[in-house]
Amino acid sequence: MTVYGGSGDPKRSLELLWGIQDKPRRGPKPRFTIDDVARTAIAIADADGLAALSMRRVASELGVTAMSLYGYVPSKAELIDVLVDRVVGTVELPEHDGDWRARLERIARANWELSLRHPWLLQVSASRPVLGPNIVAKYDYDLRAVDGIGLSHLEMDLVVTLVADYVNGAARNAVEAAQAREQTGTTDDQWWEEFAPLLDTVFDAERYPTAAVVGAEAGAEYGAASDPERAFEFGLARVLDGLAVLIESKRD
Amino acid sequence: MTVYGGSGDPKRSLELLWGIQDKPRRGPKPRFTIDDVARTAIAIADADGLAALSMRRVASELGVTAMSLYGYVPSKAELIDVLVDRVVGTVELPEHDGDWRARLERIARANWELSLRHPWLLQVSASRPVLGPNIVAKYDYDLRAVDGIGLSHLEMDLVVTLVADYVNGAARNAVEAAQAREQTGTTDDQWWEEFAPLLDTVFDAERYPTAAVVGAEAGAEYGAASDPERAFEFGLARVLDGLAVLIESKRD
DNA sequence: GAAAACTCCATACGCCGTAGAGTATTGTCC
DNA sequence: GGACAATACTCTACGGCGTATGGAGTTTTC
Repeated sequence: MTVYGGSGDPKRSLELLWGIQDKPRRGPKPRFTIDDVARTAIAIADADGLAALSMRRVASELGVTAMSLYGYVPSKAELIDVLVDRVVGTVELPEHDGDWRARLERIARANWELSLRHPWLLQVSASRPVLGPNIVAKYDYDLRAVDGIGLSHLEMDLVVTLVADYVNGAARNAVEAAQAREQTGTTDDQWWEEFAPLLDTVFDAERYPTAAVVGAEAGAEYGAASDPERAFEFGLARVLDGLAVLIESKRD
Repeated sequence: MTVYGGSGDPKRSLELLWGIQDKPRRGPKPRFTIDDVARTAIAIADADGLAALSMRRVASELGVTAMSLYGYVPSKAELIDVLVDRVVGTVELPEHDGDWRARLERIARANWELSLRHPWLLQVSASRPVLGPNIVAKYDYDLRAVDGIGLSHLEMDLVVTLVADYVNGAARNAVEAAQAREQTGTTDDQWWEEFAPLLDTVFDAERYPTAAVVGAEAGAEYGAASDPERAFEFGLARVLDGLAVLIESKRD
């Protein structure tokens, strides 16, 4: 239930992310690498959510006290910055082929799956973009998907942003639905069955006839209050249709 | 930096949200109403962020101890459920006029502004939809914007979801940019000036030529790393274009 | 008036991020 | 090889968090 946002000192984060090291070191050898710390932290967040990701927890899984982590990372915020870049780095970036639409669709699906694989990702709010190596690589890759099809550089940026924004918005619903299923241990059907009569006692179908009929029909069709994956498929097709309007108008 | 998600016991939340009261009460009169508590909590979250919203803080602003809040609300999670419904209730729902596109555009802009007015809203993850009276009213209102234009009930739901999802995704960026400005006290220009040389030392423009040129051009044009409002305008137009393709195909 | 129901408070527990000081280990220089 | 400085890690502690528990005081019902 409790969740975090990243964004520590950007300068320090940058150094961490790009692995800038200072001088030969004099004291005892560090017991781990930053990678070890990051890997452990990601495993915790994946398994038990961002709320479970505490310095003490990471440290204890590494067999060490909480304070010793502060030799690797200036604070928890920078650690989270590192985590984000690391998981973004797990997205495969195969050579582009197909037309722009196929490319953007593949990117959208990859983003979608990334968010589902790391449900905590969308809960990290990066107040300023943390430009880690993997995020930069992905930005470049995404841009190249729409290069050379008549868009200005600015439009390329806007297009890539649009796709990413939509996927993030849609993925939130999927992530939350999945988490609800896990946390409460009830399936969508069970929850709906338990909840519906309660809602009936309170919801005035005559006052909101449209919501009543659409909600009921959607609920029956989805077998739940919503079907995030179906919504994603529908929305993605519309977004790409909308981009097609723009891109085809440039073709002339 | 620390942030919360809502979703307590749905049954209890529902009762709270719809103001179901039990029996005449026997003991001393409560000092406040749930509205008082909610209003105070919203003020705190608006002013200082969701991280600053603690039971102790709300209580102390009401001149009371933290534990006394638990007479009004079973836990913090349910309180947040209430807050969400309350702020959704501040969105104006004027009689629909214009065509579907004008209606959806107005809805999108209203959602956008709601998120900017209450920057914590997008950080609350509603694991299951919390169907408060205001959320239901808005769902009905949004659906009516696309009623009678040839869409099936399911499609109406999907369309409304698409618009909401996109706006949420885009608004996140705007909210985070605004928060970064506040928290760090630096303008976008200042931050960019300070950050750019650092990034140059690390970023290999030859390896990522597309990102380099597009990023530079966009940065110059925006006067910042991004321009969330411009991105929103661009994306919204595309989304509506995409919906037009669908809707016009139904007209026949 | 007695008893029940209720509001609110005081205390406490186990978490959290992290500041500060101390200890042990390692590399560098004479 | 020995002294010294830098480093990795530990221990302790502080002020925060959500909230369980139990008790004090107030109001309504019988």
